[in-house]
Amino acid sequence: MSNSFDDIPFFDEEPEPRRPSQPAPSASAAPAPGGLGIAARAMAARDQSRSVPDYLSGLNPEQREAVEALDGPVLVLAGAGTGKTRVLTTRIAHILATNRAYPSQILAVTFTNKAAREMKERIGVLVGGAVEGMPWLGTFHSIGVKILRRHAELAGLRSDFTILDTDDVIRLIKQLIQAEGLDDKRWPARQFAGMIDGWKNKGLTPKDIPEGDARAFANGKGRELYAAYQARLRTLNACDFGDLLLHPIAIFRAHPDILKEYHGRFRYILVDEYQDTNTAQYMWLRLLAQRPKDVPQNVCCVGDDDQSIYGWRGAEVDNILRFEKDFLGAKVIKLERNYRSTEHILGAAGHLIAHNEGRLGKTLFTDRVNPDDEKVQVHAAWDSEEEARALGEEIERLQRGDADGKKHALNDMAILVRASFQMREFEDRFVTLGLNYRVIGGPRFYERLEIRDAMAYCRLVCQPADDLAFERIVNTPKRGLGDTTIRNLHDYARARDIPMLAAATDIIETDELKPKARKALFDVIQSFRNWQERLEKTPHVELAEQILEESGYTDMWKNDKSAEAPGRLENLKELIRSMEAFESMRGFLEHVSLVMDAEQNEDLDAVSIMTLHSAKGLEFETVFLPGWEEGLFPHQRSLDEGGRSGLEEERRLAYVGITRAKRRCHIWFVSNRRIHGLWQSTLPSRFLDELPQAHVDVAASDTSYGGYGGGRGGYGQSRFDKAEPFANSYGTPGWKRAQANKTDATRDNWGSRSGHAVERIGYGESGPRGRTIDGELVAKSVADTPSKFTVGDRVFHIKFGNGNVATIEGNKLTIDFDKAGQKRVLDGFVEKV
DNA sequence: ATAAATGACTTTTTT
DNA sequence: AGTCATTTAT
Repeated sequence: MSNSFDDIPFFDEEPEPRRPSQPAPSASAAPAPGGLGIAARAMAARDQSRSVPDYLSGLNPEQREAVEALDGPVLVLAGAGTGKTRVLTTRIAHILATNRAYPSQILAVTFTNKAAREMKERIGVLVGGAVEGMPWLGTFHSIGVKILRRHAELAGLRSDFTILDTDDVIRLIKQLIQAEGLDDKRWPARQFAGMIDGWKNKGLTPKDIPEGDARAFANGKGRELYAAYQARLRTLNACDFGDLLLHPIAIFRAHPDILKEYHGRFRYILVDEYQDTNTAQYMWLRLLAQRPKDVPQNVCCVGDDDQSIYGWRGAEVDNILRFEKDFLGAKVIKLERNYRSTEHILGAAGHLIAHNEGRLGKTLFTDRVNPDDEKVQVHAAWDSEEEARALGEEIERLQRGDADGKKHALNDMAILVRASFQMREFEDRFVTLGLNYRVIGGPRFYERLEIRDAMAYCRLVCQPADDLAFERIVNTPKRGLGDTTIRNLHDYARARDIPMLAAATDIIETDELKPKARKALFDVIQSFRNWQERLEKTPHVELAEQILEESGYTDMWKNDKSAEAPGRLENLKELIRSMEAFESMRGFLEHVSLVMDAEQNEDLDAVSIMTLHSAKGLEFETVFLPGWEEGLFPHQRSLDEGGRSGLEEERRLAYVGITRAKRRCHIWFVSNRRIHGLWQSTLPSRFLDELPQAHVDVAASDTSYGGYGGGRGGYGQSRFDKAEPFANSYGTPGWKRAQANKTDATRDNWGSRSGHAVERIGYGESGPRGRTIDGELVAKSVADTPSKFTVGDRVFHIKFGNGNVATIEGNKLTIDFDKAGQKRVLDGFVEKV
């Protein structure tokens, strides 16, 4: 991906593009700009085979049709695992190979950076090189920025505008609410930020918002507040994420000539995950895609209505449902041949999703039927603790290979949960077991406090008008610039309508501040002047290091004795390291504001734990789906707030979950779960009832204890018709006692049943919360590789902080943590300090 | 300026 | 219930 906005030739001058209808030039045609020679190569390949180019030969007829239907609008309804990405990438390769457009004339939009990255890689593979020449392949937002940078002045901005993230936005709104004299507790900034986001998703500017919405917030000042927010953004020379789409939309509407330029440029438009587009994205896309009557609308949208799971954040499934009306003469192609999963998995998923109404209707199928294929397994557990325990055991069984003689890699397994609080129990269990795991989609790298602070320094150096950055770091590290000083400065700046950094420069000439504050502020300004001067001369990576050193920011963390401090320093180093890949600080800042994710290390063999939402688009050999209970999945709140459509979205989520599995899919439900701290007995999810008998096995009660016996057998027949067998054995009066009994039973049962060393779990008093895990753990095959640690090493763990290595067994360490007590952890999770 | 205390929150998340 | 952030009190 290009690293900064200014290195992209915009309407760079290329030879006059060939009309789509013209015959493709010969293989010796000049390579497209960017020097890839893609077309030439592909053409050569075609000449050799004389029939079908390589890249087309592996496609099934539907896929091939989707690739080759280049003229006019096309909607590809691609079910899970049907080769959607393949179609998109091959289509692009095909456009290039037939010389219908230069790489820079193709607009290809995805939702996430990850998807964009993957697409680039795959096109690269098809075409045999990096896809340097595709500047317009990216997310809605990254393309939005690119457009907006070119025409910023038409939106009242300068082209070096800053992109604010959620945190900045909330702080800004909080200031506005306070400035209005409103109580910021009664009217939380976070909530209003959410409302603005919702309006922007719908493409609404302050004047467009419904009266009811405007009234609902801040004593009816909603609209003014929204307008004030937009005005403030303009003075800050800043944008929020929504603006990256809304500003271009406004510009296109107000300046038909500009829109026309883009029409000329984008000969082919492709959109991934079309079912996830919101109204603003839809309007943006329509402006770009709709052409005068006589010009073909070469737009191709790919999506799956059954995988629309983002309605709650503004996605409009309707966009995909009405594609044919928006683009007359659209060709609709369904991809239903699945290349991922077994027939049982497809059968289960298909039967489930058939309970939804208002689908476009697809049925996935596969030819690859194997009598050994395992059916979808449904397991019952007593409570979430046992669920985690049994699931962990199942994972170890697969890992050892005693299920089917094959040893399974942890990388091929995933646990997909409905809500992130469910993860914790699995994490705890896996730490105890010494099982590698990896949590996907947790807190993001660039959202960490120290990273945001560091970024604020860089932002302010590049963009002195960035008041949010200024306020963030002016007193970080502590410089004796307290609230009073800042308030003073703030008022001074507002009164004169100048940025705070400029105000600071002025104010130190006056005697408005106390001498101490004045001196401190003077030093800050000097530093920033210094850094700004170096901005053009010093390489940006070096400069960033200098900034963090000279500002005292790194020292601040070095002097901090909390458990997180070493990790934070490490993150700062990582930040500096990641800057190396960019040409300039500006380019880097742009990247960060758009790409909030950081790579995970793929080397470690580990089970993935993530939410169902973040699992979309991924696939695993084995998928575990815990927590299929009414109230959790489908989630109560979805039902309460979304009614039937809420339920349907939950069902699609279940569908997404099942279809992630290639070979094995294990679903779990428990009878008791702690919700908001209270134990509640729960009913199995209605989705279990909606699975077809033919493709599902209800596992024998391999996990029942203490009179909790018998296969449930509950699904299939509706459990709503008969008494819940366990409900009354578990009333409120004595639940605590029941809990205690159960814990004992579980321990014994589990220890003896697994045939391993017995785990003794002691509840000691040494740890800060009074709980320590002490004793022998389940025997588990441990590679006898020499550890890089030795007893007594000082180590750091991201969760438990610093500690000393007490014992080593293979890759498992027992560590005495300073704060968290003694824990057993994998060496992959700690670092020497 | 730091520690203690209060109180809000508790579905999903990208950009 | 437990966490986490923000505020209040020292």
